[in-house]
Amino acid sequence: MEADVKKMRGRPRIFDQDEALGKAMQIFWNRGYEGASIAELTETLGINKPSLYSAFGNKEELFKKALSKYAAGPVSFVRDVVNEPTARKVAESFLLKAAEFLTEPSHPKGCMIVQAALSSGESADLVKDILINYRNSYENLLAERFEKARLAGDLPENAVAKDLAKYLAILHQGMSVQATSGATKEDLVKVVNIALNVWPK
Amino acid sequence: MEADVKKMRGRPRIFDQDEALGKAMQIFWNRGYEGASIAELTETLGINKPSLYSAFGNKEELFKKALSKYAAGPVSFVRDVVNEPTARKVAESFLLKAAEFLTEPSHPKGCMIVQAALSSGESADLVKDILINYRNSYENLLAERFEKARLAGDLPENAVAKDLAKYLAILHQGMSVQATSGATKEDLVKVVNIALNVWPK
DNA sequence: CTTTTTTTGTAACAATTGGTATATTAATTA
DNA sequence: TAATTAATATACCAATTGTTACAAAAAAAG
Repeated sequence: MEADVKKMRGRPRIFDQDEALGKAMQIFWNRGYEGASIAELTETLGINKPSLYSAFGNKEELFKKALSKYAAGPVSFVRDVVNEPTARKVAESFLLKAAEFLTEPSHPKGCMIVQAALSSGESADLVKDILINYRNSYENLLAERFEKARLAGDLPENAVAKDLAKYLAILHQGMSVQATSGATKEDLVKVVNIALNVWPK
Repeated sequence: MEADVKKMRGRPRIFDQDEALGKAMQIFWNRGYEGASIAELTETLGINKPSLYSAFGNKEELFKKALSKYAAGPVSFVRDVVNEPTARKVAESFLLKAAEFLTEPSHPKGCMIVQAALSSGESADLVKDILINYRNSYENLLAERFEKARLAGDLPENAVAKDLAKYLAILHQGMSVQATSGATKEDLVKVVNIALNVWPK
């Protein structure tokens, strides 16, 4: 009963909203929040400013929507990784997938959540906090998984899940910086193998 | 023969140039290159624009000078660290001093060289490259030290100095992100202890 | 058709961006 | 004291920032 073909009144939108959001995501991804100008956004999306504002609200709203799309799409692997059977496999999978993702040639290098507003003017303070929350929630996801592993005897009794999670988060964030600076997947994988030596096999 | 007290002609500068540069450094440190506006700079330095421009050139020149001051001052510990007697001690000292420095309450959190222009508009492309070069040179410093250690039998023969150096660089850069996001020195030291487990004692 | 509704294109908005021209002030030199 | 030199303060510059008014255009509904 084709619910999504329901006819809309008024002049039809000339662009695909989700496709445009994808392009906006890419711009924020390699320019950051402040580094991406409305001018560059409208040019790349192929629409003009009023269309952008009526479709997405304002710059901050657009960023939040692009961020949601990013979290649901490109980096959804983080949520899968905790389903690996052992803590060791979780760590291994997380770091290897990160190394691959952060250097993927088909999209901007590095992680949008890590870099889109690290240091910026105060007009980006709110966005900065949003990104910090995202990073913390991913880190907590890992910490909870490791605590479960510890209680199940899959990690040494004296292991601290929270610290192990932060170790992985730090590696991920550092790799993101490296990827943006030209490091290749191979470069990062070598480091991942070193980093995993701290982990009980 | 007081060479530096030589009298200058013309109206004397009302502000201390080096002190002003220190304040500029702090602003770039937590705002980044693009995030720091000329208005904020002149206000904080307590001088007006023509004075700033005549003393430091332009924004980019001012940033470069602030960056030099940063490299010579706050992060000079990196250059000392390679003088530790063993590779293990180099790694240990580097990571512990980084954890402390990145969270020092007396100055901005995180590392200016890591974060001042990670993702930004194209007007910051040149600065971005300069920072990448700085990061690479620090990493190379460590790599050369570790290669020396390997040849001296202080590291396993099959160790790859370059990879070990990148491991430390990644940890440092990740810790910088964490410090900016609220991690404490204690948080980071715990991770450092985990990270050092990969290292032969 | 005409009306209604919504998007489009153009053109503007005030505020801020980095950067300067100009004139005044304050010191040294002659 | 007069001339020279350099830093100051004020005010401005064009360009860009994010955002919006307004009118024309394109669809559906009556």
